[in-house]
Amino acid sequence: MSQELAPRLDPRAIEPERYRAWQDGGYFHVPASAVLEDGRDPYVIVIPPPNVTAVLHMGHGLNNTVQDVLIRWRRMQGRAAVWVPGTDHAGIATQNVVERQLGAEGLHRDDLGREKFVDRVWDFVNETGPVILDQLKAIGASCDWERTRFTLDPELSNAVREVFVHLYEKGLVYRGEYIINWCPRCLTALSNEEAEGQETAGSLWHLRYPLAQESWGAAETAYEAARAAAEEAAAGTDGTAAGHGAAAVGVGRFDDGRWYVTVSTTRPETMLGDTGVAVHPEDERYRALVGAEIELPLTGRRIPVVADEYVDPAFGAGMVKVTPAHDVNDFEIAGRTDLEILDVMNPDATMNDAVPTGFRGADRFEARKRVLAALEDDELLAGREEHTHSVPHCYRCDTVVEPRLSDQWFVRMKPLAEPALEAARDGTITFTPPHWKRVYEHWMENIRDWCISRQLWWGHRIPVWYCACGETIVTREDPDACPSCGATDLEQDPDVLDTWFSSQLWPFSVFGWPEKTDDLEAFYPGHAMVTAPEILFFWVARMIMMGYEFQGEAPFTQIYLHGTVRDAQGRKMSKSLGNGIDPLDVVNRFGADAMRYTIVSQCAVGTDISLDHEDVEAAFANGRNFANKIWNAGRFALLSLGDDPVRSAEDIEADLELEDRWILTRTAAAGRAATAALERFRLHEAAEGLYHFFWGEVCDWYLELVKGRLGSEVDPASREAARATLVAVLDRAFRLLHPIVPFVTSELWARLPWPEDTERPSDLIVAPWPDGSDGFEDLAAQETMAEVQALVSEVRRLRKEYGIPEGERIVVHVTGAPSELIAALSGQSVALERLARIGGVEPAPGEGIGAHAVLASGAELFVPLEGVIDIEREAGRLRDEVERVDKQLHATRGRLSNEKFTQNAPDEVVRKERDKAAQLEEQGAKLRDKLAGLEAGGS
RNA sequence: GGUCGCUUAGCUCAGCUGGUAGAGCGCUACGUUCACAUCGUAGAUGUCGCAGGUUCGAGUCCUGCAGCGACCACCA
Repeated sequence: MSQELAPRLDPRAIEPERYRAWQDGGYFHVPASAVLEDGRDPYVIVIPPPNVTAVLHMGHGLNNTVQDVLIRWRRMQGRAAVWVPGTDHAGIATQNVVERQLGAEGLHRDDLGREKFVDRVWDFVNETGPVILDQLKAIGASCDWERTRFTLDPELSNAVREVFVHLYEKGLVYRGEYIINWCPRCLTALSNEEAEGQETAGSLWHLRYPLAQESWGAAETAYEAARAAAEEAAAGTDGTAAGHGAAAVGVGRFDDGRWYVTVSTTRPETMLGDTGVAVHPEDERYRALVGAEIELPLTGRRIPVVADEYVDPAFGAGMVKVTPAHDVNDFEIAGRTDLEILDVMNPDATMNDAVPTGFRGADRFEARKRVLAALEDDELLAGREEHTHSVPHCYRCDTVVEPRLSDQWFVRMKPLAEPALEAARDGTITFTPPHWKRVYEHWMENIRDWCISRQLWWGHRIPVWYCACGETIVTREDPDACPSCGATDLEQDPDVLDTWFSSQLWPFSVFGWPEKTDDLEAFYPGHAMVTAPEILFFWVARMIMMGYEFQGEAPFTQIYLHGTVRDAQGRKMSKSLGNGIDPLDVVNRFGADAMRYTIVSQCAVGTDISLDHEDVEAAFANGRNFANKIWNAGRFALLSLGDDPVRSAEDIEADLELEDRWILTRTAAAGRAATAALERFRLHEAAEGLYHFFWGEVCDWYLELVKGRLGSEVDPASREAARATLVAVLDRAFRLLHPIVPFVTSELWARLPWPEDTERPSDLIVAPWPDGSDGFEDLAAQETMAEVQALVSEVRRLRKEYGIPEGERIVVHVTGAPSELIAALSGQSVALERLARIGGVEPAPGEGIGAHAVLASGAELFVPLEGVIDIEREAGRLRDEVERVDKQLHATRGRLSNEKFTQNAPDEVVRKERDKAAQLEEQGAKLRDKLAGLEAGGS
């Protein structure tokens, strides 16, 4: 069978077949009975459900590889490991995609109407929805596919309904008028999290608002007070006042004697909706102005000056125009000071009938131009300055969000946040990396109510009905008639819920809640939550709150936040930048194992993954090479082992030789290290540790040492010990590597010969995890082996250094070595010959011309060179070398002793020259030593 | 504005509780010893951002500075 193995790993030839075998073998699925009846310890991860419309990208590759490593590892530990897959209906995102499709056909969603539009989205989703899940299979994701869920499945929609009604009945869901983030393109409200601030270079305009004539007296008083304050500040008696602001004079007088105040804004068009101007109540400058009347330009409306603590006296002139319908803070000021609320913009952000005729119908940016032009004509524009500030944009379509007064549904978050906050504080929930805990706490402590209604058609319809009689009906079952007046023509709220309202229920809705299911009992709560920090607030925090509210405990206890996938320039991979890498392309070219290893080996806690999209081959070379190395080591071992059964390593312990005892010891250590690393989510540490164990110890040393013992001409005891050890080591190594590189390890493991009296697990995927805790340990063998390795390395180095021909076998004299080492060396003649062409080891001092080296233990090596190399030639070469170095040294010293050089040349150059001199000196000394060694015994 | 993080070999980055600097890729030389050239052997390369401090000892702890980045926030 071993002949079938190709000399090069061809992932395409093994991976799909392997995956099918696992799936057909039912290894991914765990029934609830495994926990409830067989008493197995569950381990549960729910996938961060990708959007149904999504196509697999590297971010998914990272996220799901990490989850799969954890799940496979826990499964091997014997846990009832369940990884629940599924997709998210992704309200805005999906609706946008379908609307774009319609747009291409020249249609708008209104042309279809709600029902037909939703049908159309369903068609689209049913067609393309499962694509990303199939793609996950290609990277080896061992999800429990029988449990695949979609957030719009009937059961999950049922959970949404239950939660909404429950929270409503508890008073935690309410309807209210508030300033929300409105996307004029998507025509829907957004949550605060969905409105992303982007630093934008804009302008800050200073506007003059004329005061009504009866307020001119107050204006003059305020003017005097402000002037006085400004002078005092300018005097700067305490040195701080001048810079402290509050020095500006926000009151002034036109040439014709009328008075005005100065306000500033980044959105001048909103002035049409101003209903007041606010000053700080303790601002001495403007105290007289409170209660004054302003004649709002362009509108002819009169608006009052009010006092509110929100105003920062140090910013600008210390006066704020108040637009309650279009700014959160202004809305709140209005609430406190009883200002009128005047909505001047329509949903699509065009000016409405509340504004003067010249501005109606204009979109907000056009309105801005017109307002500015009009103000300028009236000499009301006091100035403009560059102003960079954060402007909220729609996270889906990147349109500038408009704050807008609106009637929406909200969730009162504070009460829900309390247990979720406590869980982080008391350590019930842990964060990796730990600093996210504080970020989480800070957000939870300052949590604000959550706007959950969306003016979309795709999503969970809000379960609220309105009756003409004024009754609002919120029920679990669709109502037939109004409970208060009996009317049957009820109207359901047209809005749907924020996508995250359903995904926050994911950890228990996937198990059938609100039904009391066995799955729920067996698999809730889960364990690890693996995701990106970006959705900590969107999703993770809310899942925790919902977990406490509806299940009484957190949905998971470990939050692992991995980094972001970036390109070689450190930019986030994204479709728009075109710097992405297609995971499936990587799988096709190099294999899933290569991709997984490359990702995991970079997956250090708290760091991003960087992959060069311009040189994909180089980016994944490490993983590809390693997978191939595993393949070839296995291929060689299988070829050498033959098909005969082996004995178990324990069974044959008395016959084990030094390298056997050493590699078994190292294998147990590798198991312990990998286990410790995985327990702490240190995936990169686990990967690199196993890489060096396998490549650097198993391949580079053990296989080389043991080669000579596998042939038929070898003493059977030694051969069987070697075979047993090799099988034991590879068995454990494949197990340890399996979570990271599942395909190549399984393929090889399945072909390993096996001890006849030992039961063989049905598949590597469920082979018990060798954590090394009860492993073989022989520290003396480890120590002796380290010396053997050091000796071989020294001899190899000396061979290179003296140019000893490849074919020349050399004799090595060892003195001052521990007796174990001498004994070991004498038993290693075949291996030493192979490893360093050592023809023999003499436990005696050497004589004559030769090369010396000292090992860590203090043992001294002597390699005779007489008759091995041409001494005279080597000496001649050395003399030339010495001469060359001396010449350079002389020149360097010359420069350094030249004062003109040392004084005039840049310090750095002089320093480099000094370093060079020191280096040359050292080099010369070494060469002379070596030369002396050669000349000592000879000529 | 607040909070947090980063600055280590040519590149991308590890380095957890302080003890003589690491990996991968790249680079140099040699190598067709029958698992692997997606390989082997040997090798070069770092005042660990700057300046102080604590310590017997600091890349690792503390302070300040500089540069970069992230997140949060209502400064009009």
